[in-house]
Amino acid sequence: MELRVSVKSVQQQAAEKLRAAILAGLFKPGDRLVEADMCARLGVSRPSVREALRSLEAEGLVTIIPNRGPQIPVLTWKQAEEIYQVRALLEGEAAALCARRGTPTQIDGMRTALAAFGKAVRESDSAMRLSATADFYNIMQQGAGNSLIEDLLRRLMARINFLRAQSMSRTGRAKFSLREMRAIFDAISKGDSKGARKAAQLHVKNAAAAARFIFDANAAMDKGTRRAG
Amino acid sequence: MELRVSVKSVQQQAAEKLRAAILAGLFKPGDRLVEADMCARLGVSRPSVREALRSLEAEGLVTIIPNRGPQIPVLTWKQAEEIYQVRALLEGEAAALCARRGTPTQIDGMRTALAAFGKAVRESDSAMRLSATADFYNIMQQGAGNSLIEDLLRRLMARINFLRAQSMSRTGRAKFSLREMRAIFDAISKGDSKGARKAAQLHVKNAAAAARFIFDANAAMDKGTRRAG
DNA sequence: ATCCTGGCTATTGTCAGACAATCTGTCAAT
DNA sequence: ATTGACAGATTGTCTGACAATAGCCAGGAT
Repeated sequence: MELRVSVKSVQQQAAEKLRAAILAGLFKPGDRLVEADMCARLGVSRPSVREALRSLEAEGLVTIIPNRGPQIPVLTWKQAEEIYQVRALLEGEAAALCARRGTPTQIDGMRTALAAFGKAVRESDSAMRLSATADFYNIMQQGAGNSLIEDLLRRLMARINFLRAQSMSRTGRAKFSLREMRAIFDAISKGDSKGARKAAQLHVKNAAAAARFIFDANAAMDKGTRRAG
Repeated sequence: MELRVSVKSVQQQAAEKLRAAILAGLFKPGDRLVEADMCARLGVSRPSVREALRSLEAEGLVTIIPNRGPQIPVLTWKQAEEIYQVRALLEGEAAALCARRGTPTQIDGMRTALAAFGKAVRESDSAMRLSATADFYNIMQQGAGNSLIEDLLRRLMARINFLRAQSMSRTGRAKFSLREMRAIFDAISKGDSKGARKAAQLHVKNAAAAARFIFDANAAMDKGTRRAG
């Protein structure tokens, strides 16, 4: 039983809330985060907000422009591509390591998560899809036994979150995704680290392609609204 | 010609100074960074220092323990090993990319840096050795054309800086290092991306082994002094 | 003698308030 | 159309203050 009370500082809580808000899409790329607003919304003082923002800045979740303040970064496609490239590298490594060192319990857990994902796809349950994906990858990364990779991936994912959310909801992508994840799982369960790396990298590559599609669509739309507005 | 004037905020300068101080070894792992001290040394107010420390915390250069304050993290070997593992992955990728996309100018630059490194080794000029190594890798990473990899590597290197500095000064390591870097260069100059990746990964693997040696030596010494003190 | 208890001190966590510096947009003037 | 000046908004930074907490040390109990 977990008895530890979480002794979280205000700054820490503020950072968490902001992070969650950004990931939830409450702020869109380009939006400014006015400090005074954040103080009011979070109910904390400006120093606390500023410290929280510095943390998020170092994570790449917000950009602080001198004398202009913090805002949600607007990624160029080049930046997003670089993130997908590194993500492929890291996830490939994680899959390979997991194939080599994953315990039976972990493999079982991934199997369960994969089944849940399949069910979610069939039933078009997007919330469950998200949680099953998260489970699958969390277990895989744990199986890899390298917490740094886990940490880096989490941060990179956060930065392309807005693209991911949209591409996943693209019709059909989920089904392909299921097939790709199954390929990763099969390789891992067979202890085939090379195959697992390949499968994971392919999965990310396809995700990147889907993201590219979304990115271009967004860019076209922005252009339209800019002309209209 | 660079005409931009750098309009650096106090916070930013404080972070840079602290970062430089840590990398220079002014603070050792385990040392506490008392805020008031930092204020006095940097000549800035506490809020600025705290913001700077938050940035460094997110970079992994300092650990902030609640109600205890910031201190230089003490790495376990497992953590250091994970960093070397990821570093091998990223540097391998950078080398492979550079082999594929590096321009003749960049290859030339690497050749020059390598020559300088060789000269530094022969003359036991450690300052020149450092700058030549930095040049070599900077050009290679630029040639890879993925600034995210560059950024991640810089941060990871910072975290194991204290190990690197010591292992490089280990007798003989520099010579091996030269041979390994030459192998990387040869593969890149031939456009052999696979070979470049392999060579780069081997180089990191050897660096990790040297670091391991230093780590154990330090651990043994710490134990000794603890018993003595 | 060892362990627990309580209090002291150093340090951090947080806030409020203040003011200068800087950016943005608007409007008049050339 | 470009320039210049002005007002409002926002950030950057500091000061001073106080509560909360951790670590240390002395003193008492078993």
